This record gives sequence, C-alpha cells and structure tokens, in this order.
Amino acid sequence: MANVFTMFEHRIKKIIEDSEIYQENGFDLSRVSIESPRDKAHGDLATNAAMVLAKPLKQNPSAIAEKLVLALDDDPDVVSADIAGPGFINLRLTEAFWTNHLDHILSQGDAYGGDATGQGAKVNVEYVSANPTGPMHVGHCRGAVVGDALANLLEFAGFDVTREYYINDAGGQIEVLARSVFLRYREALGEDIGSIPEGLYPGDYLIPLGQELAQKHGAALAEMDESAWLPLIKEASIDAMMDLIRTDLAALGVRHEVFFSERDLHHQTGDSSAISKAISTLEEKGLVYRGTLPPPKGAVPEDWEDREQLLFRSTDVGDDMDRALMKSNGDFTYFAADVAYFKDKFDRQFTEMIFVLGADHGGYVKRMEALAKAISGGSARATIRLCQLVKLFRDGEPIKMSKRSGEFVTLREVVDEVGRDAVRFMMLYRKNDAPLDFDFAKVTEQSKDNPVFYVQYAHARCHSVLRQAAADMPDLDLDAAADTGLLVDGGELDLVRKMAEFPRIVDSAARTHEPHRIAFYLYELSSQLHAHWNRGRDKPGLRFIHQENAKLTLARLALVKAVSRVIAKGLAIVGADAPVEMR
RNA sequence: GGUCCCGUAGCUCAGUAGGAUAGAGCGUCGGAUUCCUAAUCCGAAGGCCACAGGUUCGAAUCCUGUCGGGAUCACCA
Repeated sequence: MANVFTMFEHRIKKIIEDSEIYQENGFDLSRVSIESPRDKAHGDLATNAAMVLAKPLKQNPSAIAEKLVLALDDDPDVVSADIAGPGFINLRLTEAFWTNHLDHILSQGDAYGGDATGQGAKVNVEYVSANPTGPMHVGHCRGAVVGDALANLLEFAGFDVTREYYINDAGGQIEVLARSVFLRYREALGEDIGSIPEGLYPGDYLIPLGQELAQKHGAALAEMDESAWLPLIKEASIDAMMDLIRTDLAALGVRHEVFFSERDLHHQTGDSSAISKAISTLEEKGLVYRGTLPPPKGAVPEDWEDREQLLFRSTDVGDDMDRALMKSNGDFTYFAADVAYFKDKFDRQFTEMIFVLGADHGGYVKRMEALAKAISGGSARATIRLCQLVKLFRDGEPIKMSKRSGEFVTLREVVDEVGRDAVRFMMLYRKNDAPLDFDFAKVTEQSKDNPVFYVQYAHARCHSVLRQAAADMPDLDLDAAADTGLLVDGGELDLVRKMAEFPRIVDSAARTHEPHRIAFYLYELSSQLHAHWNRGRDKPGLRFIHQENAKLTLARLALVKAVSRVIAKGLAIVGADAPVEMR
C-alpha cells in the first residue's frame, strides 16, 4: 500500500477489531486517525485511537492506550510506541521501514501518490466557460487554472474526469457581438463608422474578423436584410471568438475535452428542444408552476414589475427562492438552459458535477445544488468552487481596468509577461476562496518572493546532482539497484518522511477539491531538499556524491531521484514545467 | 434587508476530515559562498488566531450572536 498513514490506520483498527470487547459490542471507529505529529520529537506517526475510544469503552484513555501500545510493540516496523499528552500514541518507525518506503516510491515511478481516492467515479469539471465575445481577460485566469489543476488532481487521484467548457452562445450578448462585428465589416468595406456606439463591443480584436468577412463576402452582407446577415455573422463570430479563446487557453496550458454549446440546448430535435424536455422532467416531479416571484428584500429596483412566469419550485429542494424558467417574452431564461445542461450531464452518467466559478456567481451555489437534487433525486451532486477576485498590481500600484472602454488586461498579456508556470503556480498558491493579489513585478522576479522558482529550482538542483554524478563517476551505473539501507542521516530520512505524506496530500486535496494544497506541499518538500543540500556545505560527509564510495552515492542518488519525481509529479498537477536546469 | 465568503505575526498567507508548545514567506536584526548551482541555507525577534458565549477529554478549526471587510440579490448572461 502506498499510503503510510492509511496503512497504519488499518493496522490500528485491526488491533481494535481483534479485541474481545470490540467483537462483543462493536463501535464506531471512523474517528480513529493517524497523523504526523507537529513536533518531530514526538515520533513519526501519532494516533488519537485511545482518546476516541475512551467514551464508547467508558475507560480512561491512558488505560486503553496501554493495551494498544502492547499490541503495537509487536509490529516489526515499530521501534517504539509511547503514550503522550492526553492519550496520544506516538509511533516511531524503524529506519528500515523508511528506506523500504523509499524503494517503494521509486518502484512506483510516476504513479506514486495516486491513491485510489476516486476509484473510477465519473466526475465532470466545468471551468472557464467565458462568454465567446472576446479574448480572455485576466479575470478568467484564476478559474481556468484552478479548474484545470483540480481536474489534473482528480485524475491523478483515480477519478474518471471530463473537462468541460460551456459555451454561452445563445443569449443576447451574442447578438451584440454580431452587430459589433457587422460594424467592423462595414468599416472593412471602407465605410466611416465613426465611434463605436454605446452598447456594442468596442475592442480592436473584432477588426480582423470584419476584414475577413469583407474579403469573403464582399459587399453582399451589407445589402442583405438584418434577418439574413445576423445568423451568418453570429455563426462566424462565435467560431472566431472560440478560436481566440482556445488559443488563449492553450497559452495557459489549459485544455478541455468537451466544448458544450448552449445553442444546442435550444435547437428543436424532433418535436421539442432539450430545454423543454428538461423542464418536462421537472414538471413530472411537480416542481414547475406558473406564478410570481416576491420582490427582492431591501432596496427594490426601480423598474421592478410584478409578473407571472413559469417557475421552478427550487425552494422544495433547498433553494432560497424559486427560479424563473421563462422570460416575460416567452423565451427560456439562462437558468432554463442550465437545467437542460445539468440533465445532459446527468444522463451522461456523471455522479459529481464540479463548477469552478468566479466569486460573482455566489448566488449560483444554492440553485445549482437544488437543481442537482431535483434532477438526480439525490444520486448526483453539484459542487461549486468559487474563486475570489484577483487584484492586479504593478510595483504595488493597483492596475485599473475598464471594461466599457474595452481596455482590460488580457490573459494573454499576463502569460506573455510573467510566463505560464508562474501564473499557474501563483494562482494556486492560495486557497481559492481567499482574494489574491497578483503583482507583476513580484511574480516576474526570479527569487525569494516567488515560490514557483523556488520549487523549480529544487527540481533542477536534483538533476544537477545527477548530472554531476555522471560527470564525476563515469563508471557508475546510475540505474543500478541502490542499497537504500545506507541512508541513515536524519535529514535523508526526513525527506523520505516528507515524501510519504504525498499520497495523503493528494487524497485530501482531491476530497476537498483544494488543488492549492499540492502547491504548498511542493514548497515544503523543496524547502527540505534545499535545507538538506545546504547541510552538505558544512558537512561534506552529507553530500550526495562520494567518488570513493559508489554504493553510498547510489543510495543517496536514489533519494534525489525520488524527490525529483515527486516534485515533477506535483508540478504536473499544478500544470507547470519541471526544468532540469535553470541557468 | 436576505444569502455566501473572509478576519491568524508589521505585510502576504498556510494550518493536514477538532488534537500536544499555532507555522511559512516577505520585512527587520545577526550569520554562512576556495563547496553536488548562494535563484540557496542557518539563527533571532515578532501572536488575546476580530470579539462574546456554547458543544467536548480537547476549538484557530464545529454551533449561535456581535463587530469589521468583500461579493451577490426578479426578467440579463
């Protein structure tokens, strides 16, 4: 088993389950856990078993602990089991256990850490889903990176992941886009269009598309009725914008397997659209009615109208208020499409739908959870991860952006300036529900303030050692089996212990949908590597390479290899490169 | 007014399904380089974990309330 923590959790539970008192009564063991003590002096592992069992057994924790310790002492991997504090049992494991674990890490290769958390469960991760009305701006960045890294993480943790992008290509904003493009088209034909009218997209990025259309269609479109050119230009605009977006995403290293079009949900297939069908499904469950919504609490908007609409009784399934399915003009609402889209995912057998959204979608959480409950009857789950805003700075000064004038910092500009790896790492070097300050000056600085370089440097340093060994000891076969039992230094074994945490970190990060834990773990592991490396400065005996001692060198290189692989794997989840040299 | 998120060192933030003496980076101060890469390391100082109650063997973590900051609130997308 790859996970040291679950391994010992099973051993302890086995001891308890084998006991007479358990077999007679049985009791809940779910709270029994293994953790690494905060203070290294307490040993390698600690368990709360005795404290957890005190209540059901109606015994003193220390009395229970004594019995457990007795059994644990028989474990050949355990050097000592001590009772401490309020009833913790601290375990110290043999050096051989840890060096064996190092062998295990190496034998697992790239798969090490990928515990079977997911067990093949189908998960849908939807992220980015930016409107196809222009290039991606920096506001999309965080969600894109968090979503992509989360998908990487879940995949590694054993889930069957589908990465999905929902193209909002059906709403009024597409009409606005098409009209804006039409204007650029006329401009390309030589017409003086003056300034872009209020309400249309002013950005320069539409100019090439206008030119392209002019080249392809000549003046033909301009002579058509609007009802004729509008669909044509819509189609061309959506395609062009999605191309822009895909290029931007590629620059950030973000990919999706499925691009799902909202328009498809509106299309009539047979006698009805996917949306009508989905609404019928809700109807069958008695969750649809015609009625009016109460006005918002507090400040009521001035243009508030009381009107009867087709509504989803989402309050029956946990929402705060019912949701409109149809607008007053008879069109479906955006949410109606969401209903159909969710049903589509559910019909594709996903048991968990994850949505990575911006903080401005906070109001979405309850209605999506309600929707999941209504459509699946409780068998599928909607999980929403909200990403807080990113505030941009340059040398400590906030950067102002104005969407109205079309002046915003694009995702591409950020990637081009600071690099994909740094952008991705920084976006993950924070809990997603905490706001993030992003300073161009600091992120491009290749030093202390910049954890991505710190981690990449650790990886490069490992490879530097391997290169150096090959140069210093040309006769040494670096791939030969190493006797890792020669590793006895505390710093070396600490590195193994740290690597032993990796499967547990992957597991917990996957369960909680918190990819940032990987980034923080990488920083810690890197820190230990750097620290150990520097110990070799003062004490040459601790250096990795000893030309006069091939066996010792091989053992230490094995440790270096393992560290570099774990870092590389973590960086792969983050979505950053693991460079072998940094000059 | 409702809902959601946040409040931890001077600053920016972690805190492992409730655990032992709350951690890291930056900044400050003091050190380490004829050496496998100093983009690194070692040490010191720095805390009423916003506040008040509650739950329990045990709370930064869970519950209630208060204060402070942010997001959001019918037909848009």
